[in-house]
Amino acid sequence: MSPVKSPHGRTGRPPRTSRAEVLAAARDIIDRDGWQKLTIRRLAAEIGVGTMTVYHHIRDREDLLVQLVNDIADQAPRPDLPDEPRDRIVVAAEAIHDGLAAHPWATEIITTDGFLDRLGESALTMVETIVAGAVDCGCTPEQAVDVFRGIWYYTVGEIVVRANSDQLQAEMERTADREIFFNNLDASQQPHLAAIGDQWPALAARDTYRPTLHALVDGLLAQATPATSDG
Amino acid sequence: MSPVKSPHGRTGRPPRTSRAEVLAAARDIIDRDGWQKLTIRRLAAEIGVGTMTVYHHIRDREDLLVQLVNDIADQAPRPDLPDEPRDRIVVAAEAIHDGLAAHPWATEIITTDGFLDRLGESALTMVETIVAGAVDCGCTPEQAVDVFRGIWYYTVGEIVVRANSDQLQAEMERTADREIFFNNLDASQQPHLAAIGDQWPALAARDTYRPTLHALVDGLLAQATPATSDG
DNA sequence: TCATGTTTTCGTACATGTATTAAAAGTACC
DNA sequence: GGTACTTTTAATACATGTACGAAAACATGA
Repeated sequence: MSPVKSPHGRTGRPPRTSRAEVLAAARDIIDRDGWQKLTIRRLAAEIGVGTMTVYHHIRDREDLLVQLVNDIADQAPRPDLPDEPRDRIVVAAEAIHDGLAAHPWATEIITTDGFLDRLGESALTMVETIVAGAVDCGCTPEQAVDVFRGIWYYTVGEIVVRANSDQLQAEMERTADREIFFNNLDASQQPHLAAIGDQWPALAARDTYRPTLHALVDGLLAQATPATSDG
Repeated sequence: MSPVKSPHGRTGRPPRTSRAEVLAAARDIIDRDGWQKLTIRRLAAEIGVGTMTVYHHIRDREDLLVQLVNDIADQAPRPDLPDEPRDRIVVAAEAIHDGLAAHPWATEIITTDGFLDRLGESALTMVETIVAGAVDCGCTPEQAVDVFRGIWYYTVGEIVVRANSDQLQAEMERTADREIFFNNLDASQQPHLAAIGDQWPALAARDTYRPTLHALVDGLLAQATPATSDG
């Protein structure tokens, strides 16, 4: 016998704060002081509620970040898709990459969570685009999933590594901790690395996501459709 | 005027514990109860010293994990390298991958740190092998670095994503939280994903590191050396 | 022996994420 | 208005990483 059925609206105590307000405040803090400064206590203080109140709107800190990412994904512009299926794959992958890379704190989510399970609409559309493009290139559904997974792994790795490299580099510039890189390597053991030497940081700082993505996609498609040449 | 020069041995208070002992105890805890249970306090208690004593041997928790990884890398078997430079690249990449993938807690290091800066001897040898292989395939040093970076990003991403997927899957099996995957997708919006549907987890669970690595390497080498055919 | 310098150890304190739990603040029905 | 129920709020407690700084333990030179 449910004594209260909330026949018209809702019952119980009305909320003082909303999920949207929590997300907005979180984004404010991140925009203002960086995502390292986003703590639950500070977030609650910003809104003017008790710390644990925030936990009524989010499962935990990581859930908050997931919701923020999905928010951003939903607001990100959908790219224009070219005609060639291969190019559609590339464009969709770049869209995912750029959307994530623009927000360094996204790293924490990608790495802490399954993430794919919690993707929102917009992000799912990009996944669909990649899988569809692979199928249009002659892949079986299984192969198409593999194509996506390869792209996903590469993209995640690029963002994770580069996010941390950037952070490390910023710290080094602050603490004058430079010149430790590859200084202890032995020219007889690692001749090529020794030859590159000091140039490594400069080379590694270049953004090579796109060309490598092209290489990966071409390699995957060539592998999946070894003898397909219609026309 | 250095009044104490430690002419024969060492000076100062003799250590009760050593770095090696700390690392060994840490590995014990990880092997026994999993890496999630490795806390500094517990580690110190295990050895029988105060918590902060541990910090005299490690810079911070993450530094401890880096040292553990390098330990493992140093003990990992060096793979036999084939004659073909392309195959040497693949074998070296697989060695790095397998070495890291065998220890899920390695994820935390890869993602939290610059990591490449702190590689030990053995790991550096694998980097050298990849760069050398790329050069032997006709790449310029710059291109060789790009080849390595592409492989590194892909490898890191694969390990990061899979480590967390495994963890998630284990939790789902425990909490019977199944069947949430891709259930909320719209067949008209994402036809291919909808067609795959329930099969996605099974497809995503397959280990496809190697074939995708081959595709990536082939794609990268083809891109770097478009018209190289000596002989 | 004693002062001095050096290295190691560890007690204390603080910020943080989060579980527990009970109080507060509403709504609906009588 | 009063009572029962639902939802929100927040105080409290605990585990963790780690900064700070003082104390301990030793070697050497006077």
